[in-house]
Amino acid sequence: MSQGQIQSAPLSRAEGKQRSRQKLITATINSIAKRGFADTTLARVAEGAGLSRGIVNFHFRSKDALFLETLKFLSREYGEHWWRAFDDAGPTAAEKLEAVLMIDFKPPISNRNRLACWFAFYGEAKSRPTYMAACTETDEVNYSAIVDLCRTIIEEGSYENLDPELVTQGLSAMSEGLWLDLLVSPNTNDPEKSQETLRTYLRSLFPKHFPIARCADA
Amino acid sequence: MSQGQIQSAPLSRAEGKQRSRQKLITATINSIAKRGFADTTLARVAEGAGLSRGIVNFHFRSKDALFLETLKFLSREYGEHWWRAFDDAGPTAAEKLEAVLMIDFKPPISNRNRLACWFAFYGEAKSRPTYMAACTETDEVNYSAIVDLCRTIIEEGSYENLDPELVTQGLSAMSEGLWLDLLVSPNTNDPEKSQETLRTYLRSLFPKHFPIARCADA
Amino acid sequence: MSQGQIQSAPLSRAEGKQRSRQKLITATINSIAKRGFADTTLARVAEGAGLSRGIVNFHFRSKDALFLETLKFLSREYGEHWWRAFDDAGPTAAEKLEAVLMIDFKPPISNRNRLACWFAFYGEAKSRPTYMAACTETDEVNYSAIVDLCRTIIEEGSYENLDPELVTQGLSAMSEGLWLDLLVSPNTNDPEKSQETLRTYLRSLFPKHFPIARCADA
Amino acid sequence: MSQGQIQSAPLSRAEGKQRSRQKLITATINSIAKRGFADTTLARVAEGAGLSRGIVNFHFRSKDALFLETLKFLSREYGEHWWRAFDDAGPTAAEKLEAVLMIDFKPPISNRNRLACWFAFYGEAKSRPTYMAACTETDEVNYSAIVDLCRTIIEEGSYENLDPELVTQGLSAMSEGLWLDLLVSPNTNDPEKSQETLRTYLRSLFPKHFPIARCADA
DNA sequence: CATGAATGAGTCTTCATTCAT
DNA sequence: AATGAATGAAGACTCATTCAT
Repeated sequence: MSQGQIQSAPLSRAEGKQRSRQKLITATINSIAKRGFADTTLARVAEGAGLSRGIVNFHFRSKDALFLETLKFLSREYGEHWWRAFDDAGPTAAEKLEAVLMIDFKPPISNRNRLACWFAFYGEAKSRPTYMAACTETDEVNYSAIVDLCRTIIEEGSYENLDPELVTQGLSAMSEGLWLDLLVSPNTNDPEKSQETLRTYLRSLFPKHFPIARCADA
Repeated sequence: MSQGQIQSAPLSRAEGKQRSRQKLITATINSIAKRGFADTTLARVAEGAGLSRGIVNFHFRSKDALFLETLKFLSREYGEHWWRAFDDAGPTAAEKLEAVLMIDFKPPISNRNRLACWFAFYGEAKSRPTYMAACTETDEVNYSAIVDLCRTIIEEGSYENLDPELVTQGLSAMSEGLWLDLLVSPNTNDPEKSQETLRTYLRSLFPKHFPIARCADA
Repeated sequence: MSQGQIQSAPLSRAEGKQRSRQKLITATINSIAKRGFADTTLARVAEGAGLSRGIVNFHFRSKDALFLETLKFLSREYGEHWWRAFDDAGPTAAEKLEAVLMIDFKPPISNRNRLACWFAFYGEAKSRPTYMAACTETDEVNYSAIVDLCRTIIEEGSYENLDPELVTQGLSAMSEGLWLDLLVSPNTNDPEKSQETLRTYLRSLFPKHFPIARCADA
Repeated sequence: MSQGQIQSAPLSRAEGKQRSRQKLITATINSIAKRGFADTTLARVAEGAGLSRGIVNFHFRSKDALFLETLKFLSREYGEHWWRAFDDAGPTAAEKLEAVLMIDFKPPISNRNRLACWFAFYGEAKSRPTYMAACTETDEVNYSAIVDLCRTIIEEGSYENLDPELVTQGLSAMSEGLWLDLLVSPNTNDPEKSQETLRTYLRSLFPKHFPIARCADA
């Protein structure tokens, strides 16, 4: 890119290899989104990546390994955006909570191909526990971070009878359900609406922290 | 049905056929849950149903048709339970709302094989719109029934700044997300907890209708 | 064939299946002989049998299973011919010994395609012990039968310093080596010559039982 | 060998190349023995030789060429040992005959990996005449040398009715058959026994030259 | 000389579907 | 109405070979 003048792409061997790998993962995401899990063949992935047929088994051991690496990529990418949102948000728990909840509906996370991918993997969850195990850890870390935020907010606001854990599960579940709505009914849903739905819940839960005026200008 | 009088065994042809069809659909659900969408083959479905190999193409036009019928069966079954819960619940909107939300976590709806099936179909949602279209209608009817219930409750309680539609989406999304939790993390989740998480939201939204004391005896 | 007038091939299902299996085994033998082990593909076997491509995995679990069944067939066939020769020969040990040694060089055993097959399997002997194990039993039975015959002959003739076991190994080894000559150098060898070579050894070993006059009319 | 004076490492280019070639041939022998002909891939050969993947096509034109060179190496090696035994043996025909027959069961010729290799090639004999042609010449020279030895011995001993050619074929065939026994049934056979079996034949054929006492001290 | 990423033809295997029984 | 042998297309995977570095 900023390679300057002389050569446009010397690329060491290792770099070239890494780049091919990533191309294949991206092509996999797109293919799963477009054709579904079952109809995603290695030939189509390779074609999508502009590479030759036999290449997948060169970079990844098997089709399954490619899928696993794809899921891990998605998981890692999600984790990075999540924590960046967490870190970049204002200092209060309420600000951080809102920030991390909202990124689910901002690019590139809310990219519809990615959503389709997530649910394709969820669809295999019961039959291939390996898949889910791959991203459980990330999930658990994020989850307990939300529990902590909720606990802080509940204490700050002296909200009664609110269990941080149940609140967190509710928020997470709602996010996932809203993703599904976005995927299944894209015509009647959009990220903005999803965020508004989520804020409705936040306002009900924590009226002192998320006052009504707040969302007028959202 | 309109079958002679006494004998239970002989079964009219139509009934025998119907019974085989249903066996195949049940076997399909179990296979999808156990092996996933991609690894569900007609041979295995037939074996699971205790029938012969070529039978599926006899009762259903194709594999795709079998899947579609399976999804329709699931959808119809869900709709029936939903409306029975609606009808059987007490007369108030709040009672009906709670009743229909809770059935998602009661048998046979919350059966894990069925959950796995739903998400297997969701996983194909983007690539095979036909599948989703098959159950959209039922969903929409239920959805607007919930909107109506919420509107009534909001009016009864004079809850301010609550949009019935957003509230409904939030509740529906949370339900679906809780299903996913049940599917993906069965060890740390159970239907009881899911219901409690849902009630936490109801109490926050409609404190007058779902007072805290209320759930003590749930 | 001699089906007569009415129908030429009713063939029950089971018969048809069995016939297809055998066609595939025969085609396998011919292909191994013609193209060697490595270049024998299922597609070519199927083509040779006049059947469709996917059929092998229907009748046999895998390519390997087909090969194993082919070897078993060869082994069984050999055993049957061997014992028939044994039983049909005159009553003396010498007559039986000569008879069983000679069948190695009579049709159908000495058929060159079959020889090629045997050595193709021997070629895989070290790397795939499974193959050889499949026909070890038959071999051992025949082998000890020869040892018995030799022991009888040695006692009858009071031949000194002859160990029946070593004699048997020598005879068996020579037979196998002669097969190899037939396979590798068909231009300078033929079954007749192989038999004569074998008789030369018999005459040297057991001159009283295999006198020189004896083979003049062979 | 004729290398400069002091430094042993640097190795001229030609020598380095030659060394790599030989490493590859050795690795090929080991791989054929271990995995069989069909499963011997260039990648595995290269790995066995501790060299890089593309190297084989650099040193040899093709896989087939590598196999051919391997067979030629085996053939040349065998010929060298054979003639050394011939030359080193005592001056009589009987001594030379025994010597050359016995080397088949002495290292490195009787090395089991090498045996496996020979039979792997024999297994391809019918389908790839090229392979066998590669070592026919050596064989023929040895063969006729044995015929000469036998003729001399027969004349010396005035053995009646013994055709030197048939005797030679019998001895050669037995040797090859004993190799096969060593390969296929290593548990019940060993080189010592093979040699004894061979000597049993020699004693029967040429009792004056190979008296019974002779082998007592073998 | 040597490396190893990339290619693409070829192989085994699976499976939906058909059809004679 | 049911069976299961047979078909043939399609897919995952392997591997000899090439070539830029």
